[in-house]
Amino acid sequence: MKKNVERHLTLRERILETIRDAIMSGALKPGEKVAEPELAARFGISRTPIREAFRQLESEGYLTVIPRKGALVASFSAKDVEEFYAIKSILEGYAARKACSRLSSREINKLEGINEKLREIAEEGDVRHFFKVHNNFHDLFIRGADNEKLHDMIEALLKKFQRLRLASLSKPGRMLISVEEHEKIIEAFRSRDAVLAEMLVQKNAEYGGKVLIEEECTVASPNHYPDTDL
Amino acid sequence: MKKNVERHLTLRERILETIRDAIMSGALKPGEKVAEPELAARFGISRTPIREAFRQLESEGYLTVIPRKGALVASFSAKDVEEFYAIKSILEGYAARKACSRLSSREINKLEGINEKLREIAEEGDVRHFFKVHNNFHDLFIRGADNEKLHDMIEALLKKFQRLRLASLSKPGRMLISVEEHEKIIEAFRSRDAVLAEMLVQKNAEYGGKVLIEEECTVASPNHYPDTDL
DNA sequence: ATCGTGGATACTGTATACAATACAGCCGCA
DNA sequence: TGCGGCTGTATTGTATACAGTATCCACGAT
Repeated sequence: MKKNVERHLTLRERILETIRDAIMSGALKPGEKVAEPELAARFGISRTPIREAFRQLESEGYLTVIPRKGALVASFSAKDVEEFYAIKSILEGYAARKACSRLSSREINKLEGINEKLREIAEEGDVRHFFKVHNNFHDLFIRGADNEKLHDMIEALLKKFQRLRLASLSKPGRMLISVEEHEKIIEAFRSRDAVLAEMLVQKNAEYGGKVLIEEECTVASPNHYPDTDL
Repeated sequence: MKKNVERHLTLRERILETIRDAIMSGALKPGEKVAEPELAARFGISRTPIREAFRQLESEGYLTVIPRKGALVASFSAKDVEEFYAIKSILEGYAARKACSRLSSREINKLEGINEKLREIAEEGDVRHFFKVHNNFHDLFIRGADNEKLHDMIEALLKKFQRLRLASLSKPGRMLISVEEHEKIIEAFRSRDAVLAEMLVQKNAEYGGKVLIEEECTVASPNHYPDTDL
């Protein structure tokens, strides 16, 4: 049945995912040129679906297209990183504030459960797994703000900077710190302290950014993680 | 020489603007179907550039594309409006807070000048002109936050909901109220009171939304469709 | 040797042709 | 009369062909 759904996926949609994943995973490196004929040949399809995917990737900020020259994988500067974390901080902070009064205690318990799991994973040291579950944690309370547009915006933003966030979490000790911070956030949710929750989430985001900006050079270099679908 | 630059605009880019304008101006109404062959015939070009523009418009949220069925002009629900103004409020508020310490007194004077002009236009009652200059006002202090990504996000958001904001400003008395609020915001900038500036800008945005939502629920739904076409 | 010019090449931009699918309308049947 | 299936048409999805332009390299002039 799932196959049926896949049958209805257009080539463009599949290629879009493929290229986006390649960019996020680092298989396509920032600044690198992406040529249509090459991709077309590689995937055994025509240029048409690829071109259409390019347009979408351009809008999403993954590609920089120069007319009559071609497409380059977008690369971030230190300022981009700074700006990204600033925005993430405000948006997630707001989501936390709103969610504070809306989350059911069952949902808060679920957050607690996720964080328990995160602690285990952190001790094992599996960054990629941690990252995945970590995203579930944030997703849960962001949905709690009951603002779909906000959720989509944050999701798109995070996706685009996925590699950066992974790098941030990879810093030694970062995972456990994250777990501790989550603990405090959950506590704030439980006591329905919206202002505190907002503040904690903001600090959490800012800290993630600060860690990265200090080691700006590592950020710029292509990552060395194997390709998997996160 | 300017001609040269224009010659380098691709068909896709021009069509993109054209369709986007048509949607924003209401020439293409929310929910309406947009057929590729029709547009191709109307503009005397092939479907290719149109399809590519569609992909971009889809990413930007102007179109809803259903595979193998076609493209519909996106329409907003009451919840969309609510969510939009909530996000606008946080982002602009943050921008104001940041801008507060960065704006030069010359820039603050410029804001004052723009607001003077707005007062004149408000008294004349030219809503569209007011809207244009009004945008300059906001643009100026948002740039003052020195966060380009934030600026781009706000700009994209505002553009998408342009018609709504125009409707909001068209409410009787709204323009003058806006001028008064700007006055207070300028005052906050002058005294470098970041918290106040943030609060005022947030209230300003929220008020703009409230005006619309009230109208929408009471007046503007003779057709009780969930989606309004404002 | 360096710079400029010219052409070859490869890529992007656009048009058109073809394939697959959705939809409407019609016909036949109960 | 109402329902179901079929067929024709229109529209979307994909491939291919063609045109225009940028890039690279070789060659010749200064």
